[in-house]
Amino acid sequence: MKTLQAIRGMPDILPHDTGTWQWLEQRIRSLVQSYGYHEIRMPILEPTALFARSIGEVTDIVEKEMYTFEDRNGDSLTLRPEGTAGCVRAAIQNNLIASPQRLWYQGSMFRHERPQKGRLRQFQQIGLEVFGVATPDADAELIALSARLWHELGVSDVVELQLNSIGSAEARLAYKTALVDYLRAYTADLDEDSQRRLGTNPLRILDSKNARTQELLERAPNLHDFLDVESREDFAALTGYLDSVGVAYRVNPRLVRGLDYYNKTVFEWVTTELGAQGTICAGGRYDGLVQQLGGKATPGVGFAMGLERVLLLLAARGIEAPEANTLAFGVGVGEQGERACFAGVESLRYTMPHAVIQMNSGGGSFKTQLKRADKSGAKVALIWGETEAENNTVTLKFLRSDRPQVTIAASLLPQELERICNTM
RNA sequence: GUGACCGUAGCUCAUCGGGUAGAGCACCGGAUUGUGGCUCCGGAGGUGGUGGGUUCGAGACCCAUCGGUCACCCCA
Repeated sequence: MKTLQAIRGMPDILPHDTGTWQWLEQRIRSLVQSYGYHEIRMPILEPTALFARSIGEVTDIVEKEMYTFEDRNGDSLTLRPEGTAGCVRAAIQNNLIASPQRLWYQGSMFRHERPQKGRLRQFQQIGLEVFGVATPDADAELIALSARLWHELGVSDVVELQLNSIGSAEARLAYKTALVDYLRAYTADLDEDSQRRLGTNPLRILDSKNARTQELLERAPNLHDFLDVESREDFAALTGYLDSVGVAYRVNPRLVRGLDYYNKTVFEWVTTELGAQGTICAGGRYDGLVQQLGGKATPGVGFAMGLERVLLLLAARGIEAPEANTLAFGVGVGEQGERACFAGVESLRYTMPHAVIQMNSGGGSFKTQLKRADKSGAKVALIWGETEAENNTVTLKFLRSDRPQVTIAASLLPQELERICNTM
C-alpha cells in the first residue's frame, strides 16, 4: 500500500518544535491580554461570499488562492485565508460592535500557494482587531503593542516598521485615476503582471518588485498628494503617538497592502533575515468593512502576525525557548521494585505537581533503565530495587553532579527532593 | 500557476556507467550478574521516492510522475 502523506504545504509540527511554539504563543497571549484584548474563536470554514466581499473579488487571494468547495447542501464554503473577515462577521452577528471592542484570535489560515520559506498552505496567525474606535490612538496602540513584542522577544534590532496612509476611498479613487493616466503612457515598459493590474488593481503596481517598473514609479504621482484632510491629520497624529513612545518607523508611500478593505493606516513589520517572505506582521485600518458586511457603520483596525515567520526569525537569531527540565526519573528493578517505583512516583507527582517527573515503563534491565533516566535529562534517578522495596526506602542517584547517591526513607522523598531542587 | 536545484539507512552525507551500496551520529546488545554519561567490541537497519526507457549491466544516463528546497508571483 502506498503510504499516505500530508498535503503539500501543510506539514506536521513535531514534538521537537512544539515547546517553542507553546512558549511563543504564551508570550504573545499574555502580552495581548495585558492590553485588555479578549480572545475570540471563529470557525475555520465560512461562506465563500464573506471573503469575496471583504478581501476583494480581484485580489490574488480570492482569485486563485482559496480552498473553496461545495458542501453536501451545495453551499460554497471556503477555508479561511485570513482572520479579519470572519472576526468582523462574528462581531456583527453577536453584537460585539455596540461599544469599543478589543479582540484577538489565533488559528490556522489556508492559502493555495506554492510553498517556500516562510510560506505554507496552512499557516498560523495571531490577529488583533479593534472595533468602534475611529481615532488613530487605536492604531498607535496596536503598533506599540507589536513593537513591545519584538522587544520582549529580542528581535527589535532586525525588524523595521513600514508605515503609510492610503486615505479614504474617494482619495484612493482619485489617485488611482491619476496613476493609471501616468502609467498608461508606459504600458509597454511595465512587467506583465503590472500591465494586467493596470486594469484590475492599479495600486498593487506600486509594490511591484520589478526594477524597471519601480523606476517608472519614481516620477509617478504620489499617493500622499491625494490624501484627504482627515487621513492626513490622522496619519500625523499616529506618527506623533509613535514618536511619543519611541517606536521608530519608515514612511513608505508605496505600501498599499493586498486586501481591498483597508483605508487610512496600513503598516508592515518586515525583516531582512527571512529571505523573500520578510513580512512577519501586517495590518491596518478598515473603517468601511463592518458596514460593507451588513453591520452598522463601525470603524475597525487590526493586524495579524504569521507565527511560522516569527519562529523562523527567532531561529535565525538563535533565540530559543527555555527548556522544561525533567527533575526526576523513576527506575524500578524486579517485581517489587517496579511496583514500589510506580506508586512512589505517582505519589510524588501529587506533592510536586509542577515538577516534571518521568518513570520507566516497559521493563528493561537496571542498566537500560538508568540509560533511559540519563537520556531523559533528569537531574535525579529515583531507584527502587528489591532492597529499597523491602526496606521502604528509595535511592537517589544524581545524574548531573558528582554528589554521591543516597538512600533515604521513601516517606522523606518529597522534602528531600525539594531541598535538592533549591541547592542544585 | 512558472522556474531552478535536490530525493541513497531514523538524521547528515559519500559512492566519477562496473564487484555483495558505505561512513559519522542515533538505535540495540556486550565488556560491567544492582549503577547512566566516557571508552572499546559487536549487531540491526536500504525493493537507492515511484514508474518506464537506454544498456550485456543503472543508485548513477534519458523521460515521466510524486515529494522537498529556494526564487518568481503573492502575502502572515
